[in-house]
Amino acid sequence: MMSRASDTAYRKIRSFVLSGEAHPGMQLTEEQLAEISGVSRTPVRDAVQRLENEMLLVRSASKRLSVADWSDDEIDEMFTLRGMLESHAAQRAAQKMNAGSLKQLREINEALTKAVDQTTPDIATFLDANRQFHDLILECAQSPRLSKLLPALVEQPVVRRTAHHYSREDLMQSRADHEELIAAFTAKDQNWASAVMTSHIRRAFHSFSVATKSSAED
Amino acid sequence: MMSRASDTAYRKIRSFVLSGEAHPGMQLTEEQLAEISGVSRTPVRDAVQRLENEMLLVRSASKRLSVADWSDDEIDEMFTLRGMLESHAAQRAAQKMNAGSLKQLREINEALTKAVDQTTPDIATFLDANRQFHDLILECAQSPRLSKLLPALVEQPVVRRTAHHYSREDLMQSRADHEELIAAFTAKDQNWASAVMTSHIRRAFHSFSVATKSSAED
DNA sequence: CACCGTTGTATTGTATACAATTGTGATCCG
DNA sequence: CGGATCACAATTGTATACAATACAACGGTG
Repeated sequence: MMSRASDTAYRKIRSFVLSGEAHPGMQLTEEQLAEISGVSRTPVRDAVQRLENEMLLVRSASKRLSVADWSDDEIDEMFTLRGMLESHAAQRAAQKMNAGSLKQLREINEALTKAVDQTTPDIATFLDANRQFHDLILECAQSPRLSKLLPALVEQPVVRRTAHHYSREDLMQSRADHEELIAAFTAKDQNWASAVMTSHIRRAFHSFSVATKSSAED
Repeated sequence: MMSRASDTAYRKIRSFVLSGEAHPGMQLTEEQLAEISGVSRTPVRDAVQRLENEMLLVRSASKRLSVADWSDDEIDEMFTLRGMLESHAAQRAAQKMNAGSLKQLREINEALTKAVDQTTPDIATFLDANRQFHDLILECAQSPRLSKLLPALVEQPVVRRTAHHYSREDLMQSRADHEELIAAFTAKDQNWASAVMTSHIRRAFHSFSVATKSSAED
């Protein structure tokens, strides 16, 4: 269990950044964040260091804090790295997967399907189920190191902003990818699992690209 | 530049761990580390969080600190991940490499050659030049995210302990790998660079495996 | 004698005060 | 008017005191 204050600070600051309330490049002070979080600067500094690792916050040469502002190249790179690591996780998971986890994966993807399979898709539920699905795979990969590395590749900031741009087709395709992943896991086929994951992540990137491009045209 | 106290704490604790003075699994307290570092607990906690990211230190469920103790599987996994990420770095570097950096790489590998090319190889100099070589490639890859990720895959703890086991052949092969990397960079051949890096890292792993295995037999 | 709570102690977590550093703006001189 | 310099304001860094939590030893009770 995380320490109370430093954890709430982490969550509050994180949602402050991800909600878009804080725009990229915006300067911050530790004291500001302490007020927002309702705790003192000590746990805030703890939380800030974590967020620096996720590169949601950056420190200038003179230690000033600001909200990260990613270039197109950096976003591409993030998806690439995430693709590499998640594929590797899928590969390991395929090897170590057991019946219980497999069952859980199916249940999660059923929930995800329900969220998508309505007249107006429930994006929040979709995103949550999607995260659960990937987290469970990561857990099955049984690699503490991967588990440490992957959270530093947060796609949330871009995903959250663009999720409502996703077409129903994109969401259905995600669902289908997950189904195929489950099939690969069932067959314990590492290469299959890895390949599906690679295209799954890469597709997400292109959906994102199209979404931002079109929103830029607004 | 990092803050003075928290940085010295980081370096002192790190070397305390890497020197082997602190054996794997050993329990630590923040106060102990504060004494060792000669600073108060506040900057120590800063340093500890960094070292946790590098997984040199771990916290139990109840926040107790201890020196990490890696299983064989985890070490294998670390080399695998490092291989993936460094290959990717090499690929990007091949694309973005310029004449100045190439010249530097050649110079570094000359220094490395000198260190190896004597009756009794100078391991310390070799390791230092080797690190410089890889760091420069990482810099040329121009990916802040990779630069953030790779330090979390420290091979130092195992390398330092086993470096003196490395045979002259291993060292010469490393030198040759670097030469081939330079050739790939000169040709701006991304696939070549990436492939050479993959085998370079993987070879290092097997040299390490053999070295530890034989030292276990002592 | 085993088991479970209770109390005391060790350790980590948080707040606050202060030190060091950095940014800023006014003033003085050229 | 332009630029350097100094003073002060804002911000980050560190130490210390205290609060909360986890651990261990002890003693009671079934």
